[in-house]
Amino acid sequence: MPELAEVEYYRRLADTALGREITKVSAPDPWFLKAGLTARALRTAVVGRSFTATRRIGKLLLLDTSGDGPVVGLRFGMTGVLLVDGGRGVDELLYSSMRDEPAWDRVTFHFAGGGDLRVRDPRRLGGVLFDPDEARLGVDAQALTLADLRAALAKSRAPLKARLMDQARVAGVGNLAADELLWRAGLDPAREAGSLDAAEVRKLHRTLLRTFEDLLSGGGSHTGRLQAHRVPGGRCPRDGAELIRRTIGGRTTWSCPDHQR
DNA sequence: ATTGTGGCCTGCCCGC
DNA sequence: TGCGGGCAGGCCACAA
Repeated sequence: MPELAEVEYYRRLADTALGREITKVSAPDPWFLKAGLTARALRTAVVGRSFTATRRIGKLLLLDTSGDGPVVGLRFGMTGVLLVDGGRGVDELLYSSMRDEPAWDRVTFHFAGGGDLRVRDPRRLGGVLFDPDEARLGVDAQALTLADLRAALAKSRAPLKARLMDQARVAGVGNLAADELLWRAGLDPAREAGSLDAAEVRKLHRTLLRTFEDLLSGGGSHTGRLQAHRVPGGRCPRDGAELIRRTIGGRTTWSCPDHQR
């Protein structure tokens, strides 16, 4: 599913759509337009403008528009794909279909000259929003400092994994990345977030930055070393112990009972 | 405020 | 071969 790495690929792809005049907008699915946005309002606000910059905070892709136009926020849920001029932002997306099915195009910005930028989302868990409240999101995981992480975990009695996935604290950590980085850091996802000592927080911080670097350079969230083993009967690639499956923070969680403490 | 739970969405996979 | 049930998880509403 699109986590930080995939949305970063989408952002880079969206860069190729900058500076092109938007001539038409197709938004056939009202459900996909969030926070009261309508197809009419979307059209009125962006037709005649162009995208001027792409930004990303966690899993939220932000497209600035020219003049005094709105910031267009794109969310991809777990199955959303970005396409520009028919080309995809990613080649593989776990849990989503890669079928070429135009009926799944939930919003399309058509450009002068014939190209377009579209969000294709079979499951409709993503969405489009105007001027999203960027302050609601925590620091992007890729830019997270040790002090940020310390502050995000301090005094919390919530499970470590749930805290890491709280987008208001740290933006961009999804379920797969959370399992991967806690496995690498040797930390039990169910630990109380506030129970980590200083050395553990430092290690988690180093591991977090390194993990996102690896997932990004490796080609996406599905390229983690734990990924292939997150299945019934799967064994820890580090020590061979049978992985355990739990629900933590409402999410399916795989971890090693031996080295994750 | 913090933490936990349930529901939304629907393609896909499994077992019968 | 078709069918039905369960599953996946990002996000949000809501409860305690």
